Amino acid sequence: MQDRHKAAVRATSADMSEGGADTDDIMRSFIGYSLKRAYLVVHRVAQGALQPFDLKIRSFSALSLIVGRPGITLTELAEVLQVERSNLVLIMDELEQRDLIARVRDPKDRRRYSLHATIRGRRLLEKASAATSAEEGRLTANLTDDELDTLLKLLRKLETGA
Amino acid sequence: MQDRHKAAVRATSADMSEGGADTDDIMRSFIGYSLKRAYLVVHRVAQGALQPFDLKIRSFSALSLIVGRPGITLTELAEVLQVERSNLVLIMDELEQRDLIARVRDPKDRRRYSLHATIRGRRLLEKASAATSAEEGRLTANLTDDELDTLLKLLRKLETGA
DNA sequence: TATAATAGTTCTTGCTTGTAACTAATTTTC
DNA sequence: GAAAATTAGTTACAAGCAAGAACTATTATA
Repeated sequence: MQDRHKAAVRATSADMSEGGADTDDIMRSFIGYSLKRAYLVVHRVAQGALQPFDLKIRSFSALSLIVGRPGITLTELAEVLQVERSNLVLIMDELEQRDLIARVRDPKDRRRYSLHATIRGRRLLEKASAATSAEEGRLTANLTDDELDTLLKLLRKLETGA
Repeated sequence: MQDRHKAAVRATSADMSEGGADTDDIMRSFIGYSLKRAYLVVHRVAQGALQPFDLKIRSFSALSLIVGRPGITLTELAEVLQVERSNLVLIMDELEQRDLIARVRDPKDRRRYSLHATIRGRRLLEKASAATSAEEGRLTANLTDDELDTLLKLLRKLETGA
């Protein structure tokens, strides 16, 4: 096994003369650090892309999943998105008020609502997705398609490693 | 240019019969989504690794940079870490109270403090770094060293693409 | 010398997140 | 079949974090 951190410390210490390495080189040995920074950049871009549609990333993801899996329940949605159910309620409220989704009571189990996107919801999602994809595309312009695929594959592998 | 999103929508729509694709496949075409999920996993792990040392990720990063660049000022630190100066003050307060760092007034410019880690600070950082590296190592056990290098390289490329 | 800019700080505000508790409906257990 | 436990959705609340305005002390600029 490599010892990335010790190597990074040595490199940083050797380069006290300023100018060579980045100021945050000592942190770059941690995957979490690079991951967070890349995430922040993409997050900002996605946020910007969704703003014209009055969608936050959270509500965009929710709407996407409802479109992709019509009839999903709030609890299932919360599981997939890895958020607390309680935190989804207000988001559903808003999406419903904007007539982007509908809560349909399940006759088989009257505790549940099955969630469905409206036509409006699907249309909005389509535009918002296109805009977000476009922005992400701009962001990843200096990556080849192969590199992008590799990145996604590795991220997934990392996520599953838990 | 690939159109990842449309491809993902088609795939999801075709697979309404449940069981094949993941429930969040429709979101996987967005880099931001996979990035966030991977980040959340690593974040949780790092948080857990640092808890025994009473360090949050934020204070750990700050301490690392102070160790790596002795004499750095609060404003510089804020720039590197990409946080507001005001939000760093309390963190510096705490690190100083715990005798992990010291604020040394700059005689050339008496508005500034130059930040230095104490011996205690360096010792604690060393242990905390080792623990975090170990946890990250466990998390990335199913990635080869090459894959890890590639991941870091691609993340950096992505981050810079902004 | 007056004005502007900078470093650090304080205070406030909003946002996000998690937790506990509640209602209604269903399932399990005896 | 009645009582107890569980589940879905919801509400209210509290903690933590991030962003911004405004203040003091100090330095740079005009």
